[in-house]
Amino acid sequence: MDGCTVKVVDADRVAAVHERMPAAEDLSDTADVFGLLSDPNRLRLLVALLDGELCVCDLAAVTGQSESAVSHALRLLRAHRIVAARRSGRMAYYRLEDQHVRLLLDLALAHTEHTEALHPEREGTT
Amino acid sequence: MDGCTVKVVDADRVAAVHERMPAAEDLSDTADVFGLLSDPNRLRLLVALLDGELCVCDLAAVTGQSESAVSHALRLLRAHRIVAARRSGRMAYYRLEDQHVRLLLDLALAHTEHTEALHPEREGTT
DNA sequence: TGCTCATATGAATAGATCTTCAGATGAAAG
DNA sequence: CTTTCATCTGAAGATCTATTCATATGAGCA
Repeated sequence: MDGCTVKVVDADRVAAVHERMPAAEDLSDTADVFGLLSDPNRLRLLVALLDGELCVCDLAAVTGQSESAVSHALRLLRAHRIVAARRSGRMAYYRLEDQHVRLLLDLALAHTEHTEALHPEREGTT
Repeated sequence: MDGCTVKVVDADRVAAVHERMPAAEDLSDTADVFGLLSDPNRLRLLVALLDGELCVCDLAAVTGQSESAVSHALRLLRAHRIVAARRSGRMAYYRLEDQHVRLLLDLALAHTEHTEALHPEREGTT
């Protein structure tokens, strides 16, 4: 268990890296955000919201999920303040609220869009 | 299930968003990458590798995990070509190989470092 | 008032994921 | 050749996560 806790190879490097290591809280928080983006269906929802707000119904249509699944996913995203809801009558319009997540999405999607060489799986033409 | 597939509220928006929607494979791929970043311990490993290569032993020391856990995590990251290993004798030195992931890490960490009020806890009470 | 529709929620089931333990591999040292 | 050491691996168990079904809420409509 502590076998390697003692036998450190590059002590200086270890010390330096340890100092630079962000707080556990920050790491946990970051992992959390990534976790919210780690589901294809949630990703679909967020991508759909990149353009502007949409109601639950339309989100379900666009992402091909059941309304219940969408509602559950939105609840999660809402709890983490990544999306926000606007109510109008019995409709709920959701929008992407977290600009940081927007950046992550843009970056990630921009990358995967022209990185087909790494994954010679298939081409997705809509 | 198809209840909402028919009753679309904003048909134009839905059509437009649907066209912009990346291919399922791209989304799956992206979600995959985010998934790899969604674990605090894996995050620790990757952050540790931002500075340069480290052996498994030192990675375990820096991140406070068992060597076995580290090895498992590295195996996963290696399988996704996010890290790469260099062998020297019985030691294995790992480095961060995926520059895209480096970008995501930098962006994410830069954000969380000066965003302290981001602890969403829970919202719903019954 | 009672009905319908959009959304929200809870419970439950199925599937994925992490950590640990025990042992395997393969390089160096004696 | 045998031992030691760093790393790797597989299996098992505990924990999370996602989707579905059934139902609740609450706004608009007749």
